[in-house]
Amino acid sequence: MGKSPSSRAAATSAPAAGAEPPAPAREPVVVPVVIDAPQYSGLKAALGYLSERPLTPGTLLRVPLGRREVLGVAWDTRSGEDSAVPDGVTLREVAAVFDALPPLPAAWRELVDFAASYYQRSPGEVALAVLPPELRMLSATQLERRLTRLRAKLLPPSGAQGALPAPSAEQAQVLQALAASAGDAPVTLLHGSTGSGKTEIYLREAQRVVEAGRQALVLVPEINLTPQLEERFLARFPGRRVVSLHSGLTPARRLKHWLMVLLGEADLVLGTRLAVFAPLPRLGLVIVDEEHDPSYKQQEGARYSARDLAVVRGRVEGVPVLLGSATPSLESWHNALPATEGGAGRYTRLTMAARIGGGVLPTVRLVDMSRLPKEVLRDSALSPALLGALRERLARGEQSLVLLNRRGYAPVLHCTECGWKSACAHCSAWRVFHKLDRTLRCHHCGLTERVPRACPDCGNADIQPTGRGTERLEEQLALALPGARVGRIDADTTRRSGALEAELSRVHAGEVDVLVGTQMIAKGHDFRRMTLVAAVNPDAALFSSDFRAPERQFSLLMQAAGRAGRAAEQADRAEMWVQTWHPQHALYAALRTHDYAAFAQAQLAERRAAGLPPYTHLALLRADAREQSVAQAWLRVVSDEARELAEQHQVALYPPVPLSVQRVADMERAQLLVESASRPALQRFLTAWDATLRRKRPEQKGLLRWAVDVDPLAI
DNA sequence: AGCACGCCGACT
DNA sequence: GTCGGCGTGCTC
Repeated sequence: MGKSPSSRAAATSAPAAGAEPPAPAREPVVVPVVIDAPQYSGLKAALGYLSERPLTPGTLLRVPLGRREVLGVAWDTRSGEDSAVPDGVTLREVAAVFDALPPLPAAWRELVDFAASYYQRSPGEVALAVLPPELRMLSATQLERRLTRLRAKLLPPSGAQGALPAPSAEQAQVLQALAASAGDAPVTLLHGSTGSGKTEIYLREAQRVVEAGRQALVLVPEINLTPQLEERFLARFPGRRVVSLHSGLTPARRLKHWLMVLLGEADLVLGTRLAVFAPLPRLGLVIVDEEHDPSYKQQEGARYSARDLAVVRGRVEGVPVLLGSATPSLESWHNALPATEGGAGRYTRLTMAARIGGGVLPTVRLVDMSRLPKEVLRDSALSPALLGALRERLARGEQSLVLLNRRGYAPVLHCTECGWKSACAHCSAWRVFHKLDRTLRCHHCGLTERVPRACPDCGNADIQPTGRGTERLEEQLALALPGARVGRIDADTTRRSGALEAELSRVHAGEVDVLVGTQMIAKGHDFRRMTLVAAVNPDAALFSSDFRAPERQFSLLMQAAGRAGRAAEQADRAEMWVQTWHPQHALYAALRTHDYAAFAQAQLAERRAAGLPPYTHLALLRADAREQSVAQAWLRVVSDEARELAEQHQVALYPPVPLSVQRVADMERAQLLVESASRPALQRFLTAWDATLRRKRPEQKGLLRWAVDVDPLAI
């Protein structure tokens, strides 16, 4: 801290003039406070406030900021840091202290500090983003009332322990290995194929930790998946408190759950990515289920990866971290490969290959679409062979699942006369034709209009759909399979709350013969009577410019394959059908043998050759503006300015380019890739560059915003 | 981000 | 004559 602020402060915070006996001289202390100030506001470090008494770091409080009063957290004072108050700033007093609440733990603050520094944001922005929003709305007394009510209503958990299923031989081995290494707080990658019983491992590990008086944190990629898992944990831990934490909770509920976590009343915390910041005071284990899932990467604000932060958190708190997946991310796989196999050897790898109950994975059948006569493909997305296989299932009373990762009826409409296409007025994208409500909808900005009767450009009445989405597939299946009950699950049919559950229960009750859907049905659901899964058009990922597309597609197809033949008596009939124009592609070869390791090896070789993660480390500088040229010009200026700095740090800066969807909601988007062979070097560079970025006013007006994305999912 | 202050068009 | 558009600037 620079000069003593107390003398300056005394002048402004003195009691009203005329108060007779001057109050006994108390020396107020300066408390560093972090608040929700976005990075480009210029307020990156903690702000100083005056307090009558010292405040423990981690204490929640309210402070005045300009004309308003905001929620803040008392932060740690670190020596040598640039925390001096600028000249001419008069310190103000802390407005209220949330004394009733325990301070946020030191490990939590350390995690927030790490995340802020790694992802190039202010600690305040990260801290406030991961606190329950409801906290901002409450005064100290209101919060106190909530706490009192919460404590009064806390019932002792009750219930009897159900019978423990006996672990399989493989599970027993994994459990033994985990128990043996637990003391070293290792990171373990549990590579278990679908149906191999990873959840049982999670339950057992959590049990070990909870019985030792500690808490377990379990992360899942999607809100949809929490209820199922929560049920399993509740059933297994009848005497313990299981608490969920995700953005789908009502504000009051989310606050309540978070408070239970902070008070140490929750034994098990289940949640989505934001739960990686759950302030557990007695953390003993972190589990990340489906660790490869892209949902773990936050795409707004502080763009953190909850999976990566889970690993950091394990290190900070000295507790084991368990990453589970049937198709691990290549990053985790590389980290878990021993150095002798070209990996980083950082994680322990444990494998479970067998399906519980003796089921086998379905036979994979590739349909070579290039061999089909053109006229077959003209009116249907489905090959005769696949239709035949679907009819067989129908005849036997078994169910089928048909995957198409594109909702709506057709991705675009076009005029047969003048070539008009259904472009969005605000985005560089086509509007999708939704036949059910006769609309054209932009899936980027939401613009929705009635389908025009005739071509808006030339008046021609013949406007045709091009390509197919799930709606059209559903229609074609109903035509091709008379008498079949065809159902559909995608983001459109499940918009209403409860709609997903309703449709799923129809499937489970056997009221649906053929289920059409997007990727959302490939995950987690246990369909007992499903003996066929088909991917109608999975080739796009093979040639995508997104370097992670093959990895995502392989994972999706493996997960989808896992939906078939879950009941052992049908397992031998279970098939995964893939329609493809490239049946010889390595991705499908690996899929055929259910060989993730082979797929990963091939992908890693490609990544190494192309200089992509995990062999290099990436960051993006993104800029949005009204004009593409403005966004790019700003990127070029800050890039030119950093040339020397980049050279110094052995970092490569690439030229600015527009995003693949260049314009969204009238916002032109551009980005610039930063690449380095060394993660620390990239970090040092970004930190040094940050000051320039925040100082640099755009030369032309109209730059709307910018952001750094460290370890971006796509480039 | 909020929330001010600060100058130019259509209305109670 | 005011209400209000969002451009620029600041917040310990």
